[in-house]
Amino acid sequence: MAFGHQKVESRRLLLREIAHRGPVPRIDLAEHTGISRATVTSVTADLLRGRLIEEVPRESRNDESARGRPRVDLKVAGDAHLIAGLKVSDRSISLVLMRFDGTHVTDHECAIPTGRLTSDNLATHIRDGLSALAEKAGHNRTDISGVGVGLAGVVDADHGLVYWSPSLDQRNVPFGEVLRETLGVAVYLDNDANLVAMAELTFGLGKSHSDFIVITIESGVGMGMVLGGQLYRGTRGCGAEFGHTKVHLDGALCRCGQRGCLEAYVADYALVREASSVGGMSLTTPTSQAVSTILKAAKGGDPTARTVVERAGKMFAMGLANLVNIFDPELVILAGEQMQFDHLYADTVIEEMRKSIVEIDKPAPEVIVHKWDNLMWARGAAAYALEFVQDAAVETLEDA
Amino acid sequence: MAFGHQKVESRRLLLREIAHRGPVPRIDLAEHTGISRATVTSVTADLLRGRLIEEVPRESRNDESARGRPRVDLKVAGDAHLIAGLKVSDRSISLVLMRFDGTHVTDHECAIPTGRLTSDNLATHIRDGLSALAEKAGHNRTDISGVGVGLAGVVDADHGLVYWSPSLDQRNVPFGEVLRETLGVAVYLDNDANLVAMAELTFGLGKSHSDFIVITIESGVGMGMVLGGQLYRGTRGCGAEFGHTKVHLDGALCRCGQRGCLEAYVADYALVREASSVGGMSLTTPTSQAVSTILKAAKGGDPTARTVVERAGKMFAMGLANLVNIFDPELVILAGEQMQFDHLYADTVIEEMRKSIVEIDKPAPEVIVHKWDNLMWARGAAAYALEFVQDAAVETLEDA
DNA sequence: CCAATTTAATTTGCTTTTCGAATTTAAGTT
DNA sequence: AACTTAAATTCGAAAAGCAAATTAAATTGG
Repeated sequence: MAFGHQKVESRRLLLREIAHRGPVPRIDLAEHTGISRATVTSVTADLLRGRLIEEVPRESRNDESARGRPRVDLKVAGDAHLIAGLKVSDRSISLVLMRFDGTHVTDHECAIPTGRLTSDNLATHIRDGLSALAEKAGHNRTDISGVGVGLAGVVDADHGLVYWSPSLDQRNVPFGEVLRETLGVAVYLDNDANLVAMAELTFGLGKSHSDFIVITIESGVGMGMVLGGQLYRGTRGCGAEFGHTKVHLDGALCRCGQRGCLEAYVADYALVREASSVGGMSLTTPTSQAVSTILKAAKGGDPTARTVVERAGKMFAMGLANLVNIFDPELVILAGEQMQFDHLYADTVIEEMRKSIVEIDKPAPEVIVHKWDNLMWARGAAAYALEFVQDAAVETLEDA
Repeated sequence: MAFGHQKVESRRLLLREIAHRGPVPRIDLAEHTGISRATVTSVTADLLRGRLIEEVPRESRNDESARGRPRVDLKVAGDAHLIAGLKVSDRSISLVLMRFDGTHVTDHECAIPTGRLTSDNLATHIRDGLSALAEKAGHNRTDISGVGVGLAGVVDADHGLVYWSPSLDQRNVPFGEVLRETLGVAVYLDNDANLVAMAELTFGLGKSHSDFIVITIESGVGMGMVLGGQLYRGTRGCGAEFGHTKVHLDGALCRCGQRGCLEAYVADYALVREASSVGGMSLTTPTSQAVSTILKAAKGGDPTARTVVERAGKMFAMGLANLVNIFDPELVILAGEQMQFDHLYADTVIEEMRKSIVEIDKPAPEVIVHKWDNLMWARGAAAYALEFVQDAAVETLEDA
């Protein structure tokens, strides 16, 4: 907690503020950070000299009088660094390349063998994907200042340690280190659920909120928490296991081996399992198609399908209510790509949740459904890496 | 976020550090805070001048060589301020008076009418209790620098607002203000569950841990969270409602009006209700006695009693596992006074919990049972007030 | 069109705060 | 008594930030 890095500290603070607020004039920076105008001028001068930020002409805004010396907006200099983000999934790796200001450069997707891989093998695939990504934009892999990597499973982000992942054939792999060596670039590893929260924080609703929960439903149920404007990770790097929260004593069997997990009621495989076991529905198609079949049947009035879907919704509402009771967030974001799960997001579910939280004479937290494209994960990973690259850039900025 | 309060900031930081670490030599302060030795000398000189801290002779310790100039320990000056803490319960108010260094001065208990009171009425009772407390120690009520007040119910501590409490006859009472006016002393209001966490943080295991959860089981089930060395409150001031976490869809009726709350399975009234409704046990005695009857019967092998107690334990384990899955704390503290609930704390319950959390190759969080005396609440309230008094003392410290 | 006005940004000079290095202090050791 | 060790203090210098004054760039009004 050393003092004595004050200069670096104020540079970091202002760079973050500029990154967070987009183009912003100096006077607003002074206002929001509490730093005096004089200091803002001198610190931003340093950042400008280091080409981390740049002045941009201000388009006239109607909400302020146009008298007086016009404000000059500052923004992060896009060309200062390249940042990559990628997400390893079942059978492919999706990657994005972005500039230092978070703008999109290009993206890429490459197939990998399904099933568990050795860490070296996966690292090689990632390296090749990254090279292809860089090449697409006319760059070299080593031009990249930082790479964020998202992995399903249980990951200790601070130590780059993968406790367990469906993508790796071993437990407790120091995959961060492995990647660092294979890629020759700074690597920041994280759990994929946290990445969605990170994407939301950096590019989404984090612009206006500082305490929220992000729930994702894909094949599993994931969660990320933002408390006080930053991602919360547990002490062992494996918090936020919302999907394995228990909603029923000795309940349905989950693929994690335990019983009664929320995931065992609302995930795709759970819906299919239920619907077919009860009979009445024959589901031999792949999971994702089977889910739509069930949802359609439920809407069409099929009683079996309805029971299954309704119960999933109720369980989901219950889990959500528990979260709200414990955290009291200002906002809950339901984020996802596959809106085949929109039965869970239905207003009735949200209403059910509201009825299950402790009632006080203050409005319940807002619930927002946010649909993302399939690059969301990779962008979140890049956003995660971006923070580190920002900090590193500020630290290596030499004095005048 | 203003800079420009650096002096106050470093004074505050060092005072906190001294309070937290007990008697500590300057060189350790420099080490732990990252502030240079020179600055530590000058800032602690200010604190000494303001009589907020004092030097104490150091008893020789074996773990370090005795060569060189001996270290001089610093500790918080007990006589600098008086702080009171109190907890309003069903039929009484319990109060403690402590010095600025957290040492005990005296305590007091006074009866109040049972049932809901008007805020003015309750405030008057608190005033009288506080006067009696001060008198016991040969002081005047107005000698007290700050009073922490704990209330059951839903409380927004930051605004001194009571959304709802079993002690008050109205909802949404700005009870902090009311007390402030009635007592003529700075008042800091909080939810009683948070106070236990506060007591633990200040006087208990918080000395060695910075991320933990405290669960209390009395008549209800309460919870406090310490994240990053400080109490976490939700955004509406009503987080941590662990007792009303849902553990069963459409389950047992809770006194909050909803169904399936954890409390509806593990609280005293829930045990009694179950045991008598199933029949086989006639329980006409008051709740607390009835509970011991049930527990004894369960131990004696009575099947009805056993079912009831076992289910309570399972539900509790499930709720606990959910907390751990979500937060991943380093420590879970089960704190309480009435060890009549020790069936919930039993090793088998904790074992059950361990089996229900996500398994990784890292030890599960420690679970510690911590028995407190009945002044725990009041001491927590005082600890809460103490932080404010410390800050105020630092802020009003004039320069040399 | 130019002076007055308005607002933003910068410069200047000063204060506050902190630190590093040297020094002093208080012990033990030889 | 001289030397060693380690903590605490002193002192001068440097860093960082701020307030006030100044400069800059626009609009408005006469």
